[in-house]
Amino acid sequence: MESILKKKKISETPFRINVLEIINSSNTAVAMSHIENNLDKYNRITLYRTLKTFTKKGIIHPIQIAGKEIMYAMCEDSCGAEHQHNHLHLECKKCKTVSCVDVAENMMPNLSAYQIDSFEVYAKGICTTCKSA
Amino acid sequence: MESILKKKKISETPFRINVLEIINSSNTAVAMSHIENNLDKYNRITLYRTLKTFTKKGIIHPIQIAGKEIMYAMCEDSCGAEHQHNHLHLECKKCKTVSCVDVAENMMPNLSAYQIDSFEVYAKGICTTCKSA
DNA sequence: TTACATTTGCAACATTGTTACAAATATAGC
DNA sequence: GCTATATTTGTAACAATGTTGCAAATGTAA
Repeated sequence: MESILKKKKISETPFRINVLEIINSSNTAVAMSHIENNLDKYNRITLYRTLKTFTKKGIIHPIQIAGKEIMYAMCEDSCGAEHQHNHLHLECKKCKTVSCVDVAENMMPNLSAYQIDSFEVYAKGICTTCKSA
Repeated sequence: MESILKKKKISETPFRINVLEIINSSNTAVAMSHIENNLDKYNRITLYRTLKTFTKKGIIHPIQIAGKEIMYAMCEDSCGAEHQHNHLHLECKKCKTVSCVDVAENMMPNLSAYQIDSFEVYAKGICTTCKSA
């Protein structure tokens, strides 16, 4: 975890390491409330600032589904502040988790009337884990 | 406008007709602040409740882009409370508007490891109007 | 180990969203 | 058109979410 912070050139503090561990140890997106509940030492303002900093540095990306709590997931190493992810955000209707699914380049919509540079998909369905269970 | 409210079985009040006119008269999604600024008679609480009611009745759908103000756009006539739209939400990088773009059924991602029932896409690119200008 | 830069936590505040309740308005039946 | 009933509106009060200034605490680099 510390190396990620070092790579992105921000200070390694116990709080930040703690937040990053919580997000990174989940293979699905985590809600802010989940982070709160799992922190060693919770401070609302610091958490907001930490998540904002991580987002700006391309460490995590927020997933905001209308009417639901904001969730966060790890970015690719190469990710910058622009967050051009081109992947699905899949909410599983069975386990209710939200996870990121990479989409092949040829899935990119290319309707000639438009020019689409990047996209984010919010999908509902059943995730791999639930499907193979 | 009145007929839409009648069809969805909710009372026709001047406020609701006003809100619906504002949303319906735009061919792009409208921000809540835009509605506020164009109402004959603005009341914050009533507007929240009205937008909530319209969303629940399948008249409009919210478009929430991480970190940005919630926007609203008209639903198809057939739309219910579930809002299974299967269309793109395209934010134009030139004119900054957000519009709904229908996507052909064969565009539906069908990765065998998953089961995707419905999806919403938030895309960045250039809209028809800007592209043909 | 020291000096400097950054982060943290507190307080205070701004914004956004919700609820209870009485007054106002819309709707349906006569 | 008028009346009774149901629904909606606006006020107030509050809850939740997000932001900023500043001093103390901590991290980083020399």
